[in-house]
Amino acid sequence: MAKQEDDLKRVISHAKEYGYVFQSSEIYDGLSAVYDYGQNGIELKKNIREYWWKSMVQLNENIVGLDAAIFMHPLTWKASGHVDAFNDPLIDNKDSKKRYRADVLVEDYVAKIDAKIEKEVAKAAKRFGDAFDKEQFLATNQRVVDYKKQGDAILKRLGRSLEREDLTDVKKLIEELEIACPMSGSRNWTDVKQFNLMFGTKLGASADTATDLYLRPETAQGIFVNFLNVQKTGRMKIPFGIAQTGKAFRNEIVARQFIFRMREFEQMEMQFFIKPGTQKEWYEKWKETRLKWHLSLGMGEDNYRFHNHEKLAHYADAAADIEFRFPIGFKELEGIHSRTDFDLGSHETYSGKKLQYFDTDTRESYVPYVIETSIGLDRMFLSVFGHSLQEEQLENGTSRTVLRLPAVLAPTKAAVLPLIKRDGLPEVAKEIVDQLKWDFNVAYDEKDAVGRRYRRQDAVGTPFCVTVDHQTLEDNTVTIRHRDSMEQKRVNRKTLKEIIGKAVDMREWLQRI
RNA sequence: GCGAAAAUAGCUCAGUUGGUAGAGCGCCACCUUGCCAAGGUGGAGGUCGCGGGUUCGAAUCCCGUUUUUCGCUCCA
Repeated sequence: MAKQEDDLKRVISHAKEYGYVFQSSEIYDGLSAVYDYGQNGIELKKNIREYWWKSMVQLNENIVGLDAAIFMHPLTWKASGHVDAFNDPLIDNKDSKKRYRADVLVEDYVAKIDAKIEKEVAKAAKRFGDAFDKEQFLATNQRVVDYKKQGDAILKRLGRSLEREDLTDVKKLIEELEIACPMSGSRNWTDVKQFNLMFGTKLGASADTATDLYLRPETAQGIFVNFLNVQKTGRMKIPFGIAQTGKAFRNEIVARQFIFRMREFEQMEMQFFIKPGTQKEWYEKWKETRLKWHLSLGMGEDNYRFHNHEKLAHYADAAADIEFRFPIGFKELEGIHSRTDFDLGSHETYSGKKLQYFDTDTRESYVPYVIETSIGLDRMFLSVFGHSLQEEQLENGTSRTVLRLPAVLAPTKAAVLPLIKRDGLPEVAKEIVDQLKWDFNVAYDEKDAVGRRYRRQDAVGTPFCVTVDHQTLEDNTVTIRHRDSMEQKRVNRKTLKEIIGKAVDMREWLQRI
């Protein structure tokens, strides 16, 4: 555990020191769980996004892109279930310091009453043997009928109070039922507080005419509400997908662990529309496809695993996460969900518009089913960055810090270094920079001993160092040094574009698996 | 949100019982060297997270607050 803490700390400070991630508004003491990407971070993040976009949109003729607005009509979140599901009434026990969902506490209490009923039923069944009629027993046994009444009354009152957002009554209910903390047995409760996980804001400049809005808590709904627009204008035939990257916002109760869980984060997701009944096969297909995408980066098969959800969200009939071994342990990186027709169906209900697809083969209209793949870009960033940061022991007894980013994702592809900063070497090096910069992000550095410059580039993750020496002046050759092996080869400077290009080309990487 | 720990230079940290802030690395300039970091000289950079209090005097003691990490909780 202590090691994990240290690992994450090392990642955080390296990310800061080398211009990858800064805390937001740091000069004002920062803002909790909000981070900014620095000059190198933006490049890495952009490269990850492009790597994803290329594999999803550009390489699949039946998947197209979309960029929906962050603001959406308020009914969207009613239809998606977020207004209900993202509102949790929470209560703390003052003695045990445990936090519970108030409605769950009450529901558990009712479950205990149900258990009592079951016990009575079992007892009676034993007593009456074959002659036992369960239905009749439930309807006539006074004790059981009372239990049932009691349970129903409690749930009804809970439902009504939640509906009216009468949290005082929820607390009163808990007190009246003498519900104790399952951990400590204490009945010393705080008031019930409502936590809304969505950020609210206003549309309209004047306060009295403004509309209440939410910042989107997920990007998916932007795709669902545009389903017909894209399908019609793009003449899309099922199965087809719509992909999108963009910011989403959640007012997490606990947002921590660096950029793993932020209040403002970026999702990369794709909704794949299919014929009802085929969801099982497409779900498996996308699980496999997405895992392959991750593996193509070469960060080790052992560092990934699937986690199948036992408890499913309200919209899903199957769900799995791709988990990655982060510095803080195995954690969710991407989710693949079979969302059924929940979203489109719900939007049909709330909007009153038909969101259906006419199948020309069967001459039938239906609401398509959906398979979703949804990956957190910031988490992906953390997985790549954290995994790449390594401390390496060298043969000569020293160590070096090296950021082994997959070359295809590295912010800077090559650094061009004059061996010394005179004898015309800097001029030649700058010439090479001017040639390469049209194709790649390249850096130039002439300060300090060349060995130290190599190490600096190792630490920011630059895969290649090109060194201009005296021999370059004679025969136009330079040395090219590989970050991971530290090996150098002498090559003609004209071949640099080809060598670097091959190493960082998305085609090469995406075709690996 | 509750509990615990932490916060001193860009980074890693020291700072004795309260007496006006230090090191190493990094950064900048110049010199030196010239293929795997740490030669020399000079320099910039900190109101010790912030705000109160105690005191003649607070980085140091007390209270509050912010941020971070961990545990609980939650996670579409």
